[in-house]
Amino acid sequence: MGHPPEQKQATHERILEAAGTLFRRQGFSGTSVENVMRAAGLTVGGFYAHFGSKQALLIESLRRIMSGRRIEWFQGIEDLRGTEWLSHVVRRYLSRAHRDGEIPICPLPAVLSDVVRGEPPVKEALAEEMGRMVDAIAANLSGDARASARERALAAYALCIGTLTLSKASQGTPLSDELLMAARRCSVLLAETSEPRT
Amino acid sequence: MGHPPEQKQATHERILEAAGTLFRRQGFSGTSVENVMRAAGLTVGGFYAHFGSKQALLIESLRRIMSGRRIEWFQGIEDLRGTEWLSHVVRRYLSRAHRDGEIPICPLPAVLSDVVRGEPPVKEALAEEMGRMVDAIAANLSGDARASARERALAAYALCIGTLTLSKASQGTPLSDELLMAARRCSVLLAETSEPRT
DNA sequence: TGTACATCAGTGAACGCGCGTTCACTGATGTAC
DNA sequence: TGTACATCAGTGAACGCGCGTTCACTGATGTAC
Repeated sequence: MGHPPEQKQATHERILEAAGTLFRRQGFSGTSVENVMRAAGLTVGGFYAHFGSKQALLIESLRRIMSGRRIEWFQGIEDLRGTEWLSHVVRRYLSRAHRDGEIPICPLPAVLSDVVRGEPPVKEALAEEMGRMVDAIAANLSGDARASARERALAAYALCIGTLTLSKASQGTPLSDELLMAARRCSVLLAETSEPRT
Repeated sequence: MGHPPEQKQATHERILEAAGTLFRRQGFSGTSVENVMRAAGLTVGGFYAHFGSKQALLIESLRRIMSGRRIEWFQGIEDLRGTEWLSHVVRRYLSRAHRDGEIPICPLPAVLSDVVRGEPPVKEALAEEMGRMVDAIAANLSGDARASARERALAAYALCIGTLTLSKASQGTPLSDELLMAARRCSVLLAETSEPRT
């Protein structure tokens, strides 16, 4: 039956890997199918043996990147909870290194606007991955009368994405650093409860 | 000396107006110079009598929109301060109507990724307008040992932009509404101080 | 074991299209006398 | 007041280019006998 299927899967993976890097660096509309394929060591035409369209690549790429990083963000702080736990996660995410890295770890700053203008399937994929992330954050927070753990998790997530995106969008100005530092300090306010459960 | 200069300025304004609408709806890379000019009732070629490049249009457009809306967001609540004031501003900004409006009021969800990938002058223009917005927010908040008024203002701003952008990026899913509601409730946490000054 | 054949991942040229920018031009408006 | 001229905002065709997608093909790999 021709080629071994595991080789095709390896190529599929390579394309996904290349797309992930380029999307995070230049966004979706800033990346061409040809560039993705060249970065994967292939030629344009072969792309459609692996993906139905450029949009399908975005969906699969988003799922892959976001579910892959989800575990990383929370590693090594399993013994913490509440403000302390969130403070560590936020400090990890909102670092200067993360903002300045040539290949960003989080795809959202570069890709979010493309998703905003995108088709429903893309939004659904993002929402699913985002939902899992928020679940994981909420599990480490507690709530009180002012806001539930889940509400705090949603806000903390939005604060992180918003801060990093604005920080990148103002990179090179004093405001860019200010944003990172302010969000780090204020993240604690989101996790503090009047009656801590521990 | 040919045409009256005030007519040229009126045309300039019309192009800026058309660009503002299209940028907010489809972003920067999703909008072509030809579409802007057609929306302004003109033809492509005339564009370069008014703007040096498409990027120059983005810069002027961002400045115009952001400084124009800045006043609107804070109108009618001059008698409030602190948590109450912020709660009103956030409720106004993070409404379903604002998310669903066919012509968005805030350009950032559609345009942010373009700015992230953009040249320094674009980032500087955004930073300047953002700075003024943050100043205006900080003036209505107070700080304590945990975070200063300015830090709280920066975080509140990032929370708003992040939430609206993520809400739009997940429009049509339950998470989209959840994000808006959570950020509305949690914004209060950012403004609360241990020793209120009023 | 050896030969003929089928499969299909990947190639590379081509498709139609929209993009940002340039430029020779037109024609309405104002100035000079 | 009337005529000739200068200005320049706006026109519209053209430029070179990169895009997403299609498709006839090639050639390595596996199967059948």
